[in-house]
Amino acid sequence: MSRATLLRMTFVPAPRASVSDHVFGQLRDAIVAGRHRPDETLPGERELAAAFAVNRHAVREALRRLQQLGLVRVSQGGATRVLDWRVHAGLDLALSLARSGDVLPVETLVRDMLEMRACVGVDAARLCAERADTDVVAALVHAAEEYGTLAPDLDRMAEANIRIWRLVVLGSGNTAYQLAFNSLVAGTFAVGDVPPDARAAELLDVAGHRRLAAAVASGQGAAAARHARALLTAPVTTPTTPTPGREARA
Amino acid sequence: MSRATLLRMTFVPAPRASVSDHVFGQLRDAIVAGRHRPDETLPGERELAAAFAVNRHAVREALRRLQQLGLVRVSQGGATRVLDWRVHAGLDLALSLARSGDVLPVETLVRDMLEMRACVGVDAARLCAERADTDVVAALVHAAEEYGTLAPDLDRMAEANIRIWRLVVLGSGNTAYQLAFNSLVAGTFAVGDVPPDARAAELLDVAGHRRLAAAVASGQGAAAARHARALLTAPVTTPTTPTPGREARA
DNA sequence: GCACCTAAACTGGTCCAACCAGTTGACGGG
DNA sequence: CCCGTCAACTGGTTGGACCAGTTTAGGTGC
Repeated sequence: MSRATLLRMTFVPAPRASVSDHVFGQLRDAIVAGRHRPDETLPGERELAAAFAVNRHAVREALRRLQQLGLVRVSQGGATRVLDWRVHAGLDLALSLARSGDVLPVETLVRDMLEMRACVGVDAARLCAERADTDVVAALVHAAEEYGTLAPDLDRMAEANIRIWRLVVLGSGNTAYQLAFNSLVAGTFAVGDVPPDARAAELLDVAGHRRLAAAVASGQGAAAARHARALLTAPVTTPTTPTPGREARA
Repeated sequence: MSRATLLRMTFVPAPRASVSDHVFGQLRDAIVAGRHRPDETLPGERELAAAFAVNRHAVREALRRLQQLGLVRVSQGGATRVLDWRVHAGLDLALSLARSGDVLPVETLVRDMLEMRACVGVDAARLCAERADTDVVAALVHAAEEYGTLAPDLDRMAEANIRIWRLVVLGSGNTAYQLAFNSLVAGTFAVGDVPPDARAAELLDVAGHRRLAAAVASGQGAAAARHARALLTAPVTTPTTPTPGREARA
């Protein structure tokens, strides 16, 4: 473990958020928390700039990002309106929410993401077995073998685990799965390494991962799905005890 | 049908994309299409501004959106680097891709999104049956009843269908499912109303939707999942013949 | 009195020009 | 050869001006 990593366990990197990041975060939290109701008109850009004591351009950049996230709808000439994020926001909002902390209860959010990971992972495993490239299959088998060598080191196993599943979703040939997987990985990552104890059983099941890889390699979709389910549903059924909620990362 | 709607079947609304929208779209397509490789440094903001013949602020707004989407990583002082969207982009990119048209093969993208819809929808139905609020259940039952009255009008049925599934994911209590559902709906919407023929069987199966609602209402998770699967997997197994690809919408 | 049309007062969109704040790399002294 | 220094990048921020739509209040005609 590097000296920097060691230190990071004690200290927290200084949050160097840019001005527009700050505005973005404030507005996002205000909207998600419901302090701005859907269909409500947001204050004008000039007014917001004055309120945040920043230049109007910074506000505009923040608003663009909110628009990209599906939290607001801006229209030239008319006012900027707040959208109902439960209807218009995409999965990327989950990442943003996880970063921001306690706007939404973190433990529920983690449970939801793990649930979705299980759901998508199982189907991705099935598809991967059915239509994966030989290169991807080879890489997966190799990754599963290497996975065992990391044996008791949970941190490194977690990383290797992500590599394995990334190969699975890649092999599934489903771009939507791949993108959703990215959202989920980034989300659980941002929330602070998930409950390690709840996932320990899953991570330490080296044989289970090998079985999954073998099933994919032999093209047995149903078996692959079964092994994937065995690995992924454990942390969901086991009630999670979330970590204190570490600070967000870059 | 309104006169405007009638006309829209012949003509296409003039694309009034803002300057930064234009820059955003160009850069996004260039990155997704691979014209800018991952880890490559993007030209400087001033240079891009000159190339697009726009102001630097417009470029900055576009870059912010790209960053939000996970396509680039910008760092003060250093250059803006292109990220591997297959690793760093979230599900929201699917929407953006669908809008932009033929950067990625549209038919594959639609298939992927339908596949994911099936996967998530089935599990959401199960969870909805297990832990849905009584209000949501009532609304779902009502929506399923109303659904039948729209009988042969596929357009209105498609809308009502979205309402039904929105209630299901809402009732599942899983925020991630809800957000992913939004991404998928917006994505398939943007690509131009999906293949109507492939979904016709699903949409016209009024009894199937009623069965789903009934299973949810009686709290039978397994049955709800089964009925959901029956509804959702049909369009996936049936090869899709995508529509010519209508223009993107606002 | 009511419907309509115009115009001023909003809104966001774009541009210019300057300067601040980090990063990078080349250059020169140790 | 290594290392500190500084100049030349990079993105970040600011101010102000003006353009381009939308909204609304007010006036005009019926």
